Amino acid sequence: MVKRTSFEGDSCPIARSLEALGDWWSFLIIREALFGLRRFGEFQNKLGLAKNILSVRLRSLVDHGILATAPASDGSAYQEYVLTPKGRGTFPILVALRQWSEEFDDAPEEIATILVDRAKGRPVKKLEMRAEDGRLLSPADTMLKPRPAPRRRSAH
Amino acid sequence: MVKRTSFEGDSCPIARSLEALGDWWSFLIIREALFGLRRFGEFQNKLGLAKNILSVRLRSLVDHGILATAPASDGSAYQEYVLTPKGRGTFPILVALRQWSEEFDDAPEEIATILVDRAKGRPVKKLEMRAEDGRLLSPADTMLKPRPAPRRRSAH
DNA sequence: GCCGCATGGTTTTATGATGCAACCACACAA
DNA sequence: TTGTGTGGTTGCATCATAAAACCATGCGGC
Repeated sequence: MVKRTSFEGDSCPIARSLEALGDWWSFLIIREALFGLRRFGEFQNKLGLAKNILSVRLRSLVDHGILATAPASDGSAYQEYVLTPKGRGTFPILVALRQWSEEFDDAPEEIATILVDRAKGRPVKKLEMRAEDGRLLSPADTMLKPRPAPRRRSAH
Repeated sequence: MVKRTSFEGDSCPIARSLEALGDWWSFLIIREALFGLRRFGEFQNKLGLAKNILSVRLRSLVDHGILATAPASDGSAYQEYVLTPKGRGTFPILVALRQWSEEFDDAPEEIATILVDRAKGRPVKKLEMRAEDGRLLSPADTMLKPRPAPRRRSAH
């Protein structure tokens, strides 16, 4: 099978999320959806991708529970694509990607927008990794542990 | 040109980071690198991807300044691939992806590992978005602002 | 009631990327 | 010098991607 090596059965959560989010376009579609776009044509105009690709990506995102199709809303007989909670949950990922660019991009002057706190107009703080008790953690302060065996509720 | 739509000139920082990080394999290579893998063969064994693909991905990551080639280290005449600071800076992105899976995956019981605080062995806290003054922000509390005009240092 | 146009897709087709397998190059050991 | 392990590159079949053409539906004008 040459098929782009699906990670569906993979036990790594990173691989699993990448499997669901798919590719570049999916990220950008989600980005636009977070900004309020909902219609096929809106996505197409904003992103400038081919309609067939958009069609496939939207379907994939719907299949993965990231978007849902809503019947209408403005009376037209067409569908809208709205984010599910799972879809909205990707926000930190996009913020992390954005902040990484802002910090490390070779040509930061080409970055057009900054994410700010709506109330104050000031940039949001860098995402930080913290322990349960609030201690700031660096990568070296963390490790992977096997997931504890699932405590099955109906096993007596 | 069919060429997989490069986002190189794009002004969106999310597109820019995706351009650099490339694809699934790149993420997974970085994941392994964060765990200490450095040698071609190590990556190949762990990830099980074709050597030519690995070769291309490693080169791309080096080109983007995420990995650097180090001359040796264990005496062998070959290279090692080590993360640059820019590469280590991707850690929050991977954590965000991981946490998204942990929270929303349809089959969370298939996830094999959890990321824990090394000191306490407890799971790390969910990444939070905060304002400069520490207020917790939801997506709706944020907005995009055009980047302020770059104050060019040498313009008189 | 039919023309034209906008929206929302699907089909067609070419090219490019992917991945398996085979091959090459080098170091080192027997 | 032959063998073995590491670190790749090359060849080639196949799949996915994307541009463009095409189809279908709704709607306003007339």
